[in-house]
Amino acid sequence: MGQTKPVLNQNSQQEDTKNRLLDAAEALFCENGYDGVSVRELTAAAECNLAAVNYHFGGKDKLYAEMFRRQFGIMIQRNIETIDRVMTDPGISLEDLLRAVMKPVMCSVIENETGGKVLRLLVRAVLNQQIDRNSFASEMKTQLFERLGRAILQLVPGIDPDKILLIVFSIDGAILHPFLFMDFYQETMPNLSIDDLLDHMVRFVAAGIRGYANPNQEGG
Amino acid sequence: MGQTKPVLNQNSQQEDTKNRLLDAAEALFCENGYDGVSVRELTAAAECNLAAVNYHFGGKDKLYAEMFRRQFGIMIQRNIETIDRVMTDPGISLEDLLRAVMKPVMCSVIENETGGKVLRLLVRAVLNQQIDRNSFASEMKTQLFERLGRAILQLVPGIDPDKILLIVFSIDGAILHPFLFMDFYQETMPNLSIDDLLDHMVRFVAAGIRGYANPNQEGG
DNA sequence: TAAAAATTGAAACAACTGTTTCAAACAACA
DNA sequence: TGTTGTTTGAAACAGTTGTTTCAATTTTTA
Repeated sequence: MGQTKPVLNQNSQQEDTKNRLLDAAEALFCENGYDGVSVRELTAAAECNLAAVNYHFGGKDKLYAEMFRRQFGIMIQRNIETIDRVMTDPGISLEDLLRAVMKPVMCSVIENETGGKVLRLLVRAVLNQQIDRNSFASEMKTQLFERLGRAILQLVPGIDPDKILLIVFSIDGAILHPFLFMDFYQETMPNLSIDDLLDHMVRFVAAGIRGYANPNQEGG
Repeated sequence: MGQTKPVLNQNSQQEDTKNRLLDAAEALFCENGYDGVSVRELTAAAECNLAAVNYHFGGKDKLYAEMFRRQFGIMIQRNIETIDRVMTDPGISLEDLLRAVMKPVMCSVIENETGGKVLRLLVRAVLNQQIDRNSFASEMKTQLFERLGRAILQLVPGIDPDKILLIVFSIDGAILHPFLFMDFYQETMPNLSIDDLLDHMVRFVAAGIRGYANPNQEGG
């Protein structure tokens, strides 16, 4: 308990290797996928020994999952905070809420942020059944969906609460599509700006929601 | 050229092994992914020799691609025919078109059809960058998108043609989300029927499109 | 400083990978 | 029926995989 002693030395040293491995995992897995990266590549990038992955994480798969837990937790938390913050403003519109939720996600992929890349990899991992159902990802996402659903019910009167989950899923779909296939978007629409895209997304989804609130607008 | 000779014997014999391999590929790859299936498992399931994959297809990756080409071609063709058929009816509505396009896709996943499973795997493969951009898949999809865009412009007057691609992408997103995450849908909404889901999708997307046609419905 | 614990390093392990080889079996054709 | 070309079979190849081992080192505790 000496006062001058830099007590963090031990922890920072061991945490350093773990974090270097997590950083390497983010960079390499996002680029080449789980099977496209070997433990040897990971440890080389992290400048540590081959055995470190098993020593610190207990295996390649555990490191993979830990990488998701770290990044996904941050992103969901940010999303929830965004909704809470926006909803304190009494004069807020549905469009404002949608844009606030959509913008950071779109920006993360346009600007090639780590969070965006990991989230994209997470979707791949879910589809590839590499991370199990009912895991942290599912729980976190459910929590976010509930929060978003409540906000929409609050902003748009006349929506059947029984349908709110479907609506939130559709919003998720509207976000996920450009998020996952941004390359394709930019390839087929080279002049598309991020604001143009957001304008479209907000407009399309808002109309979809509002159409739900006012049932008889046009006969199907 | 004897009249009674069954001349197809040779061809059917060799095509048989190829088809057995393609069938095994569909079953196994869809279940476990590309890296999750070894050539030995494939040839065991197809009841042929280990070398057959390389002999008939030129490698594991070529078999993988060939499997997609066979199924995806069929599905896109069906989709295009559906649009063409529906659009010959002069009294058709936007909702009818959307439902006609969406229904077979949703049914394919609900009823666990091979086509649906392969299409789902194709999305995974695209995200995993296992099949190259500008391949058959991209061309086919572009063709379908153009057809769908023209149909919508025809059915809904007042849409800016410059925005039609974005709208079609959003429709694709609305379809892809339940298509990819049907497990999650059914888990969180156990009572959801296929018709309820289709009703929602059609309603949500149609409202999104119509909102585009009538810009000033609510101040954003 | 001495003992104990945590971490690293280099090597080996055991299993599996996709592909190639080449002789044997098969088909079709003359 | 003999010849030719195609398809199969069993084995081997060359390489990579994730993980383990255990001694050497470093760090922490007493």
